[in-house]
Amino acid sequence: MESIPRGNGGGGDGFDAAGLLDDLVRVEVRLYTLLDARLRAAHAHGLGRFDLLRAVDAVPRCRVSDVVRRLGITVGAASKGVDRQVQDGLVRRQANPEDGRSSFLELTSAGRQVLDEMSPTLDRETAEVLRGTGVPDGDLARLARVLTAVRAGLETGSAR
Amino acid sequence: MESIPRGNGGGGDGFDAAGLLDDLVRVEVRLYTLLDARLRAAHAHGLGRFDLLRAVDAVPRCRVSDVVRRLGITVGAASKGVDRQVQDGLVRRQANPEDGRSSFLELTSAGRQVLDEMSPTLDRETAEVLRGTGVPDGDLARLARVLTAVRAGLETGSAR
DNA sequence: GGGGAATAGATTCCATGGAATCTTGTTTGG
DNA sequence: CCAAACAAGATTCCATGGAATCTATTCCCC
Repeated sequence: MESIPRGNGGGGDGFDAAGLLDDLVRVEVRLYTLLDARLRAAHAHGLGRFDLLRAVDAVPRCRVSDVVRRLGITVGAASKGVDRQVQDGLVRRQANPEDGRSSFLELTSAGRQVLDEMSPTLDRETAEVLRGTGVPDGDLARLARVLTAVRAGLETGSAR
Repeated sequence: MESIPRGNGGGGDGFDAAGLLDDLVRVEVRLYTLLDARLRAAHAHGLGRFDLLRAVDAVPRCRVSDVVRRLGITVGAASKGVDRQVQDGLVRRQANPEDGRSSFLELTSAGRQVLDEMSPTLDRETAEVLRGTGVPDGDLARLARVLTAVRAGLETGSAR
């Protein structure tokens, strides 16, 4: 496995931004693909469905725009994603009495059951895959802390 | 911005694997979307094109399967991605004299020019977005180091 | 309170990726 | 050498996401 040469266009500010982005994207792609496959093997749905179910569950009177904020996707994608879950009987649209343009989203009992079944699988499989990388737990914990901060920075900054 | 409650299904092994995955995916989605848009605004192509061009450039006698390994996508996706670049005149397929099933991929001069033009933009924009998160450079450098290790672990392990 | 701006989200069109299948070429065991 | 297994990648079909557009509702302000 050859090493990948990288430039540093930032002007010597101490880290290679594009290299970080590349590693981040590759790690995410591989992790996502792998865990999505394992989730599909164990249940009827993949990571995309899981994320949306979790978003709906996490926000009390959840609207489509809350899903957008949570997942960082566009309104159209969120709307269609909700549609699919409704088709599958996992989510229900409840009329919003205060605003006729939006609905409240809630899990059906089937949706809750799927979410509750998938959660431990995802926890277990993710931990196993990460352990399989050979990276020590301490480093992963550090990674997690910084990622949480970066996430917060990206979500509050709302950079365009 | 409310905090997101998380379980810990791993049995107390020191870090929340599913939470790490969630942060990783959200950060990647937001970064990718943002930088893809900025790249498209500055040039005619986005991050997907850039990644493929870079893969072709990085591997001497690059075949489709090398692209697959580099980017962590499937053969079909890589094949189609190469097709698109060929359509755009950025990549050329050169017959492989040693194996009639595959071709060698190389950048055209237009491809090289696009790659060379996009690289500094991506470096600069990525650095700017990351700086905008308010996370200190030292933490980002740590993040980068661990991510590189995780990437290596995922790529060598080749977990299914 | 009526009309125009803003908002929520649904819809359409297009780009991309995965899984499965198909084709072509290569390798290998007899 | 040949047939069967295998390998590389191209193709097809389907799922998903973004951008733009469209519709319905609410807000605002005169």
